[in-house]
Amino acid sequence: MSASYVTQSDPGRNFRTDRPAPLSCDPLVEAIDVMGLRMSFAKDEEIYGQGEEADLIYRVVRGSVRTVRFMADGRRQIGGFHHAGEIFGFECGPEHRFCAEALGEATVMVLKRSALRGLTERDPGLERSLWTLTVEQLGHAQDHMLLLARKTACEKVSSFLLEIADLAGRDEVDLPMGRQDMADYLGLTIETVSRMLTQLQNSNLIEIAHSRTLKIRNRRGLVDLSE
Amino acid sequence: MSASYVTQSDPGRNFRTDRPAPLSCDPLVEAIDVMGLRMSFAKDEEIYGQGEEADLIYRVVRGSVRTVRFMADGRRQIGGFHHAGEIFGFECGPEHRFCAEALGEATVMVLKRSALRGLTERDPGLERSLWTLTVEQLGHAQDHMLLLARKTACEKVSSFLLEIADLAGRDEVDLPMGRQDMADYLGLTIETVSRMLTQLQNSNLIEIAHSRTLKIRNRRGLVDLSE
DNA sequence: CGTAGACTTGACTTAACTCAAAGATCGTGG
DNA sequence: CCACGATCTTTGAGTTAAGTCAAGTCTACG
Repeated sequence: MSASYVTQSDPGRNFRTDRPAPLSCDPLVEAIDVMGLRMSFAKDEEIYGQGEEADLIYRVVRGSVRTVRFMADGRRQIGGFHHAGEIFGFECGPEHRFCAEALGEATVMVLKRSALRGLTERDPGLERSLWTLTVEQLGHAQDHMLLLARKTACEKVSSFLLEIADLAGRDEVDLPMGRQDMADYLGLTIETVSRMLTQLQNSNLIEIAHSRTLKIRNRRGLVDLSE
Repeated sequence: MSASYVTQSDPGRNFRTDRPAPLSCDPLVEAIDVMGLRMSFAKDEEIYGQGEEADLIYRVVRGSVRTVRFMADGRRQIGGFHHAGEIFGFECGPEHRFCAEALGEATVMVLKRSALRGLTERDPGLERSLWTLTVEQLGHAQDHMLLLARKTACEKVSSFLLEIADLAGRDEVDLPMGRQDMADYLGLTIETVSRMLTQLQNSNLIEIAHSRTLKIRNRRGLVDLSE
């Protein structure tokens, strides 16, 4: 892991994000980018651990991040993925309930929450930003509960591909995660994920170039399958 | 559905809650109780609908409430239950993603969000309360995702019984919901829920008096089963 | 190249679902 | 207060979607 301080005058700052920041006018994003510490992580490296004190807040600059949770016997669950531009790590109370890991090479900005607390008094919009983010996360969690509880394997995989494609903004997608991560996100096994993908390909709904690169050929059909 | 205004001077106000309000010192609870409209609902009556504008905020005074969501083909998912004292209905953005229904006879206090917005400027603790609530809901949603994605039917039912008992604060529980609601909350069918309950009873972990009344006989054992 | 890890495919198993019917329980009106 | 029907719950028998286990195949990288 490598780190370097970034100041407001850093001339390259605005060019390091892979895609336009969705909330770039947001005071929270501003605060993290200006006051934060820049850190890079290797593939699968831990950004923070389950049970650790949650006194930092993060923003993905490059690459993607997963939040993971384990049960005592090793069963694994992925809470979500965070892509370039997104803020994460503010989920809950005093300590993290998930750990966060880099999906591939990833760079994030890190800011102490205590630093935010000072700003909060001057800028009440900052608190509102944090709340809005939490509400968005909650909305996503609610959608995901429906998926986990009531969708079939085929519907889960279809929904997932659409989610990824919508985020990327196009129908040709480079998956930043492997089959195991997809499976643990969708509550399935790698084998089932793999089978559903080939099934979708055989139905001419998608085309898999390499295992990590695929194209949606029939979005309408995928949407129908995802319910 | 019946409604009546409650003013701060309503002498009976503090005696209508079934259990001590967990957040009674909270400014948000204060605001809802003082400024809110009191409404009563019959069993299964809708409190708000899926897709409706979300401009109200609610607090359960008596009884329990479920939030429900349907897929196009009728598959049903329960997002959560809210019991006496709890605040709900603030989940998301402009419109409700779930509908809320009374589990049995239920009374709730209802307050316009616009009324809160005015107070917010005078009392910044109010915004913080809303955020804290959202964070708590998110935490619950994350636990529930793990349950839905990775737990077995037996673990799901055990976890559920413990959740209910912890809320009630004792090991003798009156379930406010039927088997269908439990099933739709846990991502199972009624038959499976019923089978797991009899299985837990046969293992002497619980005792089912009537289908809605049960006692935890071996909490330790239940905890082990819930992972 | 050759090896390690990731992905796919096939054969078989199983946990949970479906369908069906029998018991409980509840509410209602005679 | 009891009888009746409606609804909810339990139980049984059979089915199935997804899981497990075990080869293979592909890919990337040293």
